[in-house]
Amino acid sequence: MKALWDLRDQPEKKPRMPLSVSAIVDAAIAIADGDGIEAVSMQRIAADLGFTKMSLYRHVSNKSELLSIMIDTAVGEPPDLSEVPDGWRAKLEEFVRRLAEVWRRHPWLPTVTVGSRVMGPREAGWTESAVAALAGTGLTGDERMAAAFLLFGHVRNTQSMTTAGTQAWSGGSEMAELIRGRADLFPELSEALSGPTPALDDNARAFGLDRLLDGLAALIKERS
Amino acid sequence: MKALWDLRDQPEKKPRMPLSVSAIVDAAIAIADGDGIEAVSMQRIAADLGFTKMSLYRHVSNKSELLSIMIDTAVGEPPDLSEVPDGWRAKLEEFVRRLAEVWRRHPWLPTVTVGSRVMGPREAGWTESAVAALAGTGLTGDERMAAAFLLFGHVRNTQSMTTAGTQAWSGGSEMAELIRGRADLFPELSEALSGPTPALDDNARAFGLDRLLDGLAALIKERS
DNA sequence: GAAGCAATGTATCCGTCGGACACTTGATGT
DNA sequence: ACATCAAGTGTCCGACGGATACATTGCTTC
Repeated sequence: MKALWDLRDQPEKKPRMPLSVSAIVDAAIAIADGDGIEAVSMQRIAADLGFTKMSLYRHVSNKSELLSIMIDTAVGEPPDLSEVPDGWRAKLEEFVRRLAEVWRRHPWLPTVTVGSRVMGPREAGWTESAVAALAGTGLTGDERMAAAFLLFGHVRNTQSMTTAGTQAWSGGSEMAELIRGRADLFPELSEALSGPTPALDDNARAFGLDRLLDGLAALIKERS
Repeated sequence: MKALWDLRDQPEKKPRMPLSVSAIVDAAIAIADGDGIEAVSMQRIAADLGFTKMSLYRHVSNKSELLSIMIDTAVGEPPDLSEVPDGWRAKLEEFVRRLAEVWRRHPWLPTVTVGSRVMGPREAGWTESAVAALAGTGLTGDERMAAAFLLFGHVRNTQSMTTAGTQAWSGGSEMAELIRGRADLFPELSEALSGPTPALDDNARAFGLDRLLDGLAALIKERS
């Protein structure tokens, strides 16, 4: 029957690449970047690649392993801050800039890199970069680690603000209206919202980072 | 047939309470507290209450609405910080203590209160409390809001550390071993980990808060 | 070149999830 | 006594992650 019309080789010969871990991971990252991490399912990845769902399991053992590889692939190479001049503060500002840039490209990263996990080597490399930027400041190892986590956390928080939008608060948003409508319950909040500045996101990001680095600077000065 | 053996009334007469929104929400919160937010399913809630899954939809329109109510119920009443003496810093420290306590009782709260949502009135009340604590400091409304978000973020970050464990880093953990095993790649990190202090969690929490409040203090002092 | 075999991909099944919809049941007002 | 109607039930659906058994392919070894 198939031979009858000689349709055998032509439609069968889709010259598809053999499946590979990196192809799977790249496809998964593309889906997460475009449609959010919750859109990443084994079926969706397989469909995008032109394979069946279970073929993926020949290359990754389960979805959480795939997610780990996705993370360590998406974070990319850690930044080299040794070339940034002007001391720890400039280095850390550059670190935050780079981290925010990567997380902006992959908005699912900050929400997925919480909790108890075994980090991949690249992710650990980012921590190494931040801790290294604080070498020679007189801070202890613990303090440098804590400062690094503080920076990660700050970027994570401000990122989820811009990505998913705690701009819910800014300007004429629904939240702002609700608050102003109940000014009796939220006197300070509605007064704060009535100010002239509408864009909360970038302000909050810069404000938080400045406060944080100021606090670090105070401690470092105290130590020297 | 049922009448045949007269089994009708006895097993039927479970004197169960009628279903209500608050009963559903309480059951859902109990499940989330005990088995994690991912264990909360409509079927599980219904089973715990002795009803069928679909009966829940008579009281809540869908799961995400239920989640919203769960959040605003679990956060509880916002703290009244007006009785805390000694100015903004003590107030904010108390605020963080209270928030951390609530989030410790409901470990799923910090992970679920991210992203774009319409807050409930109690959740907004917490923000009001923090903003109110900064009244009279000379900060603008925007700055007070940003500071409040900074505090929320800090608690969220440190909470997910203790709950899910970025104690992955501390002491003889798997991460610490991996890092020390590749000291060539992570020189600063492995040096920082070789210090005498094992317990990173509480240290990091207090360290971060102190830095943050120091940074705020510097700005407030500059304004006055 | 033919036979055998291991690797790779496929088809099918399972249990669980959120949710739609039509049904029964018991209380109530007239 | 009867119609109404809200509350709860049973059944179905598609999508999900994952297990298992089967088909296919290409490479090695006589």
